[in-house]
Amino acid sequence: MELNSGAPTSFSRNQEVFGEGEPAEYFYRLKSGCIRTYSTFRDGRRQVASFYLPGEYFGLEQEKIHFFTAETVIPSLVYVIKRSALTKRSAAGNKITSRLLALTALELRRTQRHVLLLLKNARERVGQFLLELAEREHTQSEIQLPMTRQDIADYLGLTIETVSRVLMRLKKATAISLPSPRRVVLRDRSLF
Amino acid sequence: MELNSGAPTSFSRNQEVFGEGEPAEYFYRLKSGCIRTYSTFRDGRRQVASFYLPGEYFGLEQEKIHFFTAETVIPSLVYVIKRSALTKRSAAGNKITSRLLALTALELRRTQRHVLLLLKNARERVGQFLLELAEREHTQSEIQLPMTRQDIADYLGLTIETVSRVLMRLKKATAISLPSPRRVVLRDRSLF
DNA sequence: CGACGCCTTGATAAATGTCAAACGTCGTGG
DNA sequence: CCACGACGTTTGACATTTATCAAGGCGTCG
Repeated sequence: MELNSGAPTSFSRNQEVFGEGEPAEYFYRLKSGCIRTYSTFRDGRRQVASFYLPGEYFGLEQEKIHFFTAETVIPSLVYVIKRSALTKRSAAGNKITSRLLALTALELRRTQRHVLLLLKNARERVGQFLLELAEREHTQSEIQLPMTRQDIADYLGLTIETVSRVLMRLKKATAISLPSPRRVVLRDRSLF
Repeated sequence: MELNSGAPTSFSRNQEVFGEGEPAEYFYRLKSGCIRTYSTFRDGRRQVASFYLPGEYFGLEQEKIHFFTAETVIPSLVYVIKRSALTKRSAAGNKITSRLLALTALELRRTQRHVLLLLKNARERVGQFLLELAEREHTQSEIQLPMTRQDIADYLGLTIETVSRVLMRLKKATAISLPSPRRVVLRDRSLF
């Protein structure tokens, strides 16, 4: 069961879909493109909480306001779903609540994996990031990276230089090849 | 609405409540004591995912098996709630699903805050940990630490030595005082 | 009172961050 | 189709933070 209906909304690159602290009146489902959610600290550092790929839901809040900001990484099409349309007490209400519970539990599991990732060293973080992306893009070995090194760094809790160095080291070790900075071919996963 | 009913089960210190990979047939609610959930890496490192205090729910899984291990930190009383008793399709089913959704969303929000915490430096991690614990223990200024330095370190992604050093530095800066290693008095939160 | 577990402290090492500069890539316009 | 420019990425030298290893102290509970 998918919750979206109607026409998707179009967003250009780096455009805000919703902002931290704004009222959370909608849920969202990505049709195409890529989304990042993040939070910014007082000192300007940014933590990317998640990336979302086509087919995935984001902005699922039970609270009244958004905890993160959501932006497009590249031009994207987004289904916008009114929360109030889903909370009706009806025969369908139970089913929809169950669906929301399943989606929230999925988000929780992903966030738990993210916590585990942040404990590891730089090589493991980058390696697991690539593996996860490959799985979610449904590709065997070649990954398209929609996001910049800065986005990846802010997701993994590293600096852009460290991310770059790890990728270059993985390349030298023939674990991956980099036809271009935004394309990664996984060659030997045992070296991650 | 609370989901537990009947008598709580008693657990001694460092006793396992459920194990990673085991079938998730129950939900749990802590009556007294303290629980930690964690996962262990191949190399033996341990990541503590969460601590739970009296009144809080844990082990809420939608999947069939547990993702983490749960253990008591100190002797504890735990309400054990059969999942299958909650999933009945009934008039109450809708309410219970809504309650589970709210609890799962709360767990997600805590995990998201944990991710943000892991990006900060050692002082900020320890400081925020103390503040959060004070809030959850419903105390103004004096915190009881049920857990060891090792538990705290494994939760914050630090070593036991670093946690100890940060606490000593906070003490020297009069941000806190330590009547004993397991009791912390918050004296000046602006110094965190 | 003694012993064990837990915590603190110190010296040194390793990983990652910071700062700076050069290099590539890709899109744009001539 | 080629040249240019901007943005993004890579690379290097050095600084900082935290981990590691080792030893000593102190609390708590028999």
